[in-house]
Amino acid sequence: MSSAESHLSTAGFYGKKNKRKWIGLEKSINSVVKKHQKEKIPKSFPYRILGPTTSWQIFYRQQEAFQYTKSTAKDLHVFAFESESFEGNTGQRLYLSTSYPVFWHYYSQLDEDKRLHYEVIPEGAVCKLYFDLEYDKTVNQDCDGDHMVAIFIQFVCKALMAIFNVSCTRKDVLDLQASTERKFSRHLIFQMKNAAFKDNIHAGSSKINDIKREMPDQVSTPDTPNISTNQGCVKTELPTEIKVETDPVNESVSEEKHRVNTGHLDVNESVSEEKHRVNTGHIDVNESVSEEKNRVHTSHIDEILDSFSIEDLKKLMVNSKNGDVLFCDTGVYTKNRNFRLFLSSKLGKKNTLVVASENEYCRKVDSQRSELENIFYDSLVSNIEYSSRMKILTYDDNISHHVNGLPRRKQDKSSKEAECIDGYSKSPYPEVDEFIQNIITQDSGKGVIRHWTYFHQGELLVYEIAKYRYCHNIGRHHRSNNIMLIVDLHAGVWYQKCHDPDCHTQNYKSPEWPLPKNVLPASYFDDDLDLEMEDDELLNTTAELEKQYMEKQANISGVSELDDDGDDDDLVAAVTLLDNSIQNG
DNA sequence: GGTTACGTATGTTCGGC
DNA sequence: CGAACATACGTA
Repeated sequence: MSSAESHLSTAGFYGKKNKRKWIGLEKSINSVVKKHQKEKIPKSFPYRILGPTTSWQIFYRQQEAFQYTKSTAKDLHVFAFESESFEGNTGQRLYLSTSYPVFWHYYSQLDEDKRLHYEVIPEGAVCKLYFDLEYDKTVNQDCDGDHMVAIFIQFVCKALMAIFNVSCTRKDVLDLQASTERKFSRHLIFQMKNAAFKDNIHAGSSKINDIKREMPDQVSTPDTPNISTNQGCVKTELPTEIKVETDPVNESVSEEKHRVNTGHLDVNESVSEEKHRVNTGHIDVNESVSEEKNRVHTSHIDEILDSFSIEDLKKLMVNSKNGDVLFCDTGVYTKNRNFRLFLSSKLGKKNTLVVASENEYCRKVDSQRSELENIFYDSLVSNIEYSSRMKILTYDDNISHHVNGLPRRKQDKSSKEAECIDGYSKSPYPEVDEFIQNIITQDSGKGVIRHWTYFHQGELLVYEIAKYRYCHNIGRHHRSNNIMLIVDLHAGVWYQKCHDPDCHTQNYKSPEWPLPKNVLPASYFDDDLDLEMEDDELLNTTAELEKQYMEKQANISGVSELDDDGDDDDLVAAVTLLDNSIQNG
């Protein structure tokens, strides 16, 4: 700018009349520049082809954030934060979609008082077991919080073992604290290596909580008005049973490795059970024969209770405005729950959530990352690392969970949507669409893609095909049953299955054929790709996804048109958004 | 231009008795 | 008249 000025003065260019105006403008610009120079400018996240998505999108509505997150089909997650500069200091929440590493990159550079962030635990997403333990110190001066936490963890660990056969000790529990003078506050995040809960509703309203609901009954005075509220109300009616969904492939993992072709697609008989359950809208464990062996009756819970002294259990009760309650907050298991992040505080407060001094959890060190970053990843309730032996824990009590009179089925449907996206025209991978389209139009075929479903978790694309029914099982076209083509983006292969009853009963899956490299997204090219899953683990997960797909199908077929209409709108919006983002590069 | 989800309280409809 | 569903509002 100075060199330009030396050639031509501002007055010369604009005329003398405007000189004053120009100088004023220059001054105000300079002051703005100075102001911004004062503020920290964060280092930007280095983009790498194989690295995480660098995308960082802020939304005013949670729904939009999820729409974007799902439609991009990448490693994105939704966070919420309280915006200071919005509508005064009301703590208006905004929603952010980005990947974990990118989030941490910027979040960790923020000043402490700017960290007002929450993890949004997505409805229907597999998650860790987590607890919010809190009480008002001023009315519970006799309580020894640390001791209570110790008892509580012991109790939960015993329950996990008794009910789910999951081994867990205090060393597996990330223990965070945000206590103040007034309030005792802890977050526990269980780092179970081979188990996770189906979703946060199961994690909370179910198992451990039900046991906890038992406790007040036994240890507190008869007048406990607080429990007469929601689903926990019928305390004498214990859940009839608790089930553990063990991955069907699990038991024969070593075998599976050696026969990829057949093993990959196995969908065992429990699928049809599942189907039925979903269709009828009852999550009725009694119908599920295949899980009989996993049944655990409530007598086990009693055993656990018996192994604890009433004295210890009593210590977990605290005074509150609702009377005597357990110091474990049962209100944190709602859908899309915002759960305060590690190192964040609430707007207007200064109690950041940090590792408690009593914490005994210690992750194996990942030297690539800082210690804090490692803790951050572990603290994320929905950050599940899949492993081959992963058990998905579920629990159904016999008390229906209907919200606003919505039927159970509706809830289930939306929870399925959280794990995948689907649509009718273009999938997130147009090149793959085109490839599939070519297959079903070769030899003057007239096939069309009737529908697609994408499973984020396993990078699996399922295409429903119409007007082209060639089945490799029978070596000709089916007369009346349609086929589906499945693309495994992770493995870079495709194969065929179909809806014919015969093929279906034998779980027929065609051989796999490699996808041409040019139809895969760029990030799949490199062999050095940072695989999160070993081959057998992927196998496992893919089978699980196919199972989910069958469930979803069953679900859709049993759902009224009205339900579908509403979802179509969402899908159209999602696809449109996606198309736009593709066009914009 | 802009939150979300849920409990409580209150209002409305409907069917049985 | 009560059960089931609908609407409004306050709270976190």
